[in-house]
Amino acid sequence: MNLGYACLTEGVMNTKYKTCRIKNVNYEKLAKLISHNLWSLENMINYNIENNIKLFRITSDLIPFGSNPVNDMDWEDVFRDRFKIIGDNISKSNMRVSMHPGQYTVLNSNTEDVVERAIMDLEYHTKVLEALGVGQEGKIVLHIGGVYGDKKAAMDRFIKNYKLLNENIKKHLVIENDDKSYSVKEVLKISEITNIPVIFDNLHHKLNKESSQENNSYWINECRNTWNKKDGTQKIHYSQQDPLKKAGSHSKTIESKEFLKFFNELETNDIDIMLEVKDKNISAIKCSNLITEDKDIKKLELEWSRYKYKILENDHKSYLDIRTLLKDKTKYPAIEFYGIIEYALESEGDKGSKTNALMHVWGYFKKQVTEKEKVSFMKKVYDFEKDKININRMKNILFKLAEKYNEKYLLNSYYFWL
DNA sequence: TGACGTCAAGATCCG
DNA sequence: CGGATCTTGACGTCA
Repeated sequence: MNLGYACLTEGVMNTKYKTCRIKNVNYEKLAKLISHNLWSLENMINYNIENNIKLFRITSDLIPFGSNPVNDMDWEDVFRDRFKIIGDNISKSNMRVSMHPGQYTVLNSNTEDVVERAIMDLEYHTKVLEALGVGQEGKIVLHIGGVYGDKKAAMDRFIKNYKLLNENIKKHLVIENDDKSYSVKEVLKISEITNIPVIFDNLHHKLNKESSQENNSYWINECRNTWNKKDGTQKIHYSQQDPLKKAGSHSKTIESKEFLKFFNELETNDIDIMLEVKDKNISAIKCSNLITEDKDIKKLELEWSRYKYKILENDHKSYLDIRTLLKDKTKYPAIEFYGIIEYALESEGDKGSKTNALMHVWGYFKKQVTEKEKVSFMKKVYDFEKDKININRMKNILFKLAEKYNEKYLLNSYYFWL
């Protein structure tokens, strides 16, 4: 069983993706952007390896306009060596990677042109996986598409168009239930005819379950039967509703209790879980630590090193509670630990505790900074206390210092990102 | 024709 | 000038 996250990272150095406007596309620009993006991907993969994350979705934005004719570069040739280095790291570490074309890739469209572009888009995603040397267990996750006032015909059109696809695409393709049009029951019906493996998405199911009374486990088991050995371990998507946003919006972070309830109701551990959540890798590490068999408190201490200044900023009592909690090195109080973290992240610290955290972080530099930096920072603290500049500006200043003086401990801190 | 969702580019405004 | 805060863009469907 593996847990993973999608596309982007929070708080990991040198992992930003770049793109450009379609009107600005030219060969040289694309070469620069792709080179940069491959560097970011390489850094993400290395981060995953260091943090024992074995499931990962690669962004469709890796190659700007990857399936648009304006990009006529043979990028898989030009960057063959770069792909190979990344792909080798993926294979060596036993990482499973996937891709997921968005809602605008519609294979069952009633417009021929749109179908053609959808096929080009699937070809693009397949090329990326092939360039990395990813096998059949590396999946491309696709939704069924539109309804066009006649669902039966639309489903038939999906099946018909699927059959037109090349074998190398079909090898990677899997289908997923969505929150509006196609329920897991309907996706399974398509799978019955096409033998495409089905991804169960819990939040989509919650919002679009027809009148199904069966629980998640029932549908996960149904989907399980669509996965053949060569497709790898059954994969599902897990996300939680953001309580403040509209139905279907992914939550900021995965809430521990709700996740554990879902996890404990699973009838098998032989399953890969892709988390869809705003805080990305941060929740992936959290959830891994919540369910790991290897209950070593060092894992929580490492997490504490990343969270501590953010918790100090938000709620001093939580900060003290966690220090107490982690004193007994024979225990592994992950549930309590993340419970306090989640509580504290919901709190908003007052000016005093924000300043307190700022000064704690500043403590890393005060012996090595120049006199000029010192005077400048103290003036900024004064401005902050007088409400002349905001907290994010202060954090930016500290982050730049962390980069300049290469303070690894701070560079890994969630303080700058949460 | 605008809303939907997502992210970064690009534009604009401010001190 | 740097930094913060909008607005736009790229995609297709649906009301």
